[in-house]
Order: sequence, then structure tokens, then C-alpha cells
Amino acid sequence: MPSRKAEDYLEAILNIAEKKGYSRIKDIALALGVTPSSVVEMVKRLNDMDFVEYRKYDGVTLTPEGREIASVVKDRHDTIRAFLEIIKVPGEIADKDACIIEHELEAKTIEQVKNLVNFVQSAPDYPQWLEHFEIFCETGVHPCEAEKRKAKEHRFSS
Amino acid sequence: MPSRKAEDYLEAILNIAEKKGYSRIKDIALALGVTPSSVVEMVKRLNDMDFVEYRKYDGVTLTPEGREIASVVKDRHDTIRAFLEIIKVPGEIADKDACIIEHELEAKTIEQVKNLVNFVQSAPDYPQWLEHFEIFCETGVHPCEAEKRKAKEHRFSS
DNA sequence: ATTTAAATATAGGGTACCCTAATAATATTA
DNA sequence: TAATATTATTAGGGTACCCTATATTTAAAT
Repeated sequence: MPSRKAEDYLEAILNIAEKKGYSRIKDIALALGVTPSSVVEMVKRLNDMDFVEYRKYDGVTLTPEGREIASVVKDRHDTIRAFLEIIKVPGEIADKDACIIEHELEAKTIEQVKNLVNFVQSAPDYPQWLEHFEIFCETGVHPCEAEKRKAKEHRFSS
Repeated sequence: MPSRKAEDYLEAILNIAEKKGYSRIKDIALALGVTPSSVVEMVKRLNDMDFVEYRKYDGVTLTPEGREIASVVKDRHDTIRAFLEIIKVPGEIADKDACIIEHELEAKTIEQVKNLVNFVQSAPDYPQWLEHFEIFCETGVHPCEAEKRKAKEHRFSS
């Protein structure tokens, strides 16, 4: 099993390769906010673990196992990000926090988050509860509850 | 700022103290699944950071700052756990995963998760969407969608 | 009160990750 | 092609966290 950090590297390598066709040390360093020397160190470890193939002064490529892990992580990331956006976390924060959450969660947890995301996205129309949720975020009151209260008031005052 | 791990220790110390009135090294070790010597090491660091007061061979107590951090972490933990249970993640997994997620998330993210939890809990009756969500988890089909489809079929067959 | 048991502390070591500074290889461009 | 700039690598060091094995101190039991 690769560590949290190792997963971060694999994911970054995948993302870069998808855009540019290949991954170089400095791109990985930039993506992860670390120095090139740190990247070289980790890439060597990943090479020993057979998650990447690394030849000096030449780029880094994912092995099938490395690619598998990277894409699982990426999928988790996208799922979590989608969920965070559904609950109205601003995009930039959602992305950053997805990076943090995406590691080491149990499969079951991810599955349920994924279920929630799919559930909301497959709702026939914009689901009503989401509308209510937004109102709740702003007012702190559940619209259904508010309506009930109003009805009661009306009863007393008439 | 305390590290992830430091937060774990502070939270554990708070939990133990709430139950037993005081925290001893071995209880912390047991709670976190590490050896007593690791606890001593960390507790010394926490003492230097003024998050706990530690005297050799005597217990460990939280300082006001340490208590503040511990209870913020605990609150986050409870919120995340509640959320995970709402989306039908089994209790034990929910608890374990809450431990992982509870660190380093942006305030906004936690706020929105908290909003979601409060929203669901303050719904006047057991909210319908949750019922629908459960059906979706089992069948992969949104009940509203299924109903629509049935109606259409009916139209054609009659 | 002494012995034994339990808890705690220290010493010493290991891994994962990160850094800076110095060197080596590759690309660029004059 | 030689000089320069870019990129990559190595060397050396640091911190956080964990461990085992060995003291040391406190608590319990005889």
C-alpha cells in the first residue's frame, strides 16, 4: 500500500501526464508545492514499489498498478469534490479539502458519498430538499417548519 | 498550530478526562494504539506548546488552549460522524473515518457539513428525500424517476 | 516494610518526508 | 560547437512520529 503522500504523487503524475502526455520532475514539484529534490526522492521510492518507472534525466511514467491507484484516488477526489459543491462549499475550498479527505477513507464511506452525489444528480428535477437546504443555510430555519409555525399563528390569531 | 497527530492526542486526552476525570499515559496509549513511550514523547511536545500540563509520573491535564483545540476537534468529529451515519455508513466505520477527516478541513467545509446535519435533524418529519436516498442506495434508481417511468408505460399500454 | 507488579520514563534507533546547497546532465542559443 | 540556462541529481541535514529494550518510580500485596 502506498502512503498518503505517495498517493498524492501518483495522482499528480497522472494529472500531468493526462495534460502533457508525460511527467517531468519539476511539474510534479510545482503541482505538489515541494522542491524537485523531494520529488526525486519520492519517485525513487515509487519506482522501488513498482508504481512508476523512473529513469534518470528522463521522465516518470505510471506502471499499470500505479495508474490503477492514481485513478482510484482521482475518482475519490472527484466524488468528494462533487459532494462538497452540492453542500455549497465554494469550488476552490472544495478542491483543496477533497485533496485532504481523499486518502484512507473506507471503501464504504466513499461508496455512500458517491451514492449521495448520484442520488442528487439523478433526481428528476432539481430536488426540493436541496432548495430547502439552501434556505436553511441562510436562515437557519427549515422552510417546512417555518410554514407550520405560520399556520399555527394564523389559527390563533383568527 | 498543533499537527494532525497532536490534535489526535489532545482529543484523546479530553475524551479520557471526561470519563475518568484525569488522563494517564497508558490510557492515551491504548486509545491511540501507540506505545506509552510514544505518548510520553508527544506529551512533552504538547507541554512545550502549552497545550497540556505534564508532570512526570503524574497525569496529564489540558490547558485552556489545549482544551479549546480538543473540543473544536471533538465537535468536528461528532459532526462528521453524524453526517456519515445519515448517509448510511455503518457506525464503526463512520467513527473511524471521522477520525481521519476531522483534521485540517477548512472552516467553511465543516460549517456546511454541520448545516447539512442540522438541516436533516430539524426537518419536521423524517425527510422524504432521506427515504428516497435509502431506496436509491439499494436499487440504484431514484423512486421519483421510477414512478415517472411507470406512468409513461401505463400511458402506452392503455 | 519489603517485595513484586504496574506504570512511566529514557536511550537509542528507524522511516517518511521535507529542505538547501552543490554538482551533473541536458537543452538552448549565440 | 562553445557558452549559458534549465532541469535533474546527490549529499547532507532536520523534524515528526513511531518503535524496542532498559531503567526508574509509584502502587499493591504480602
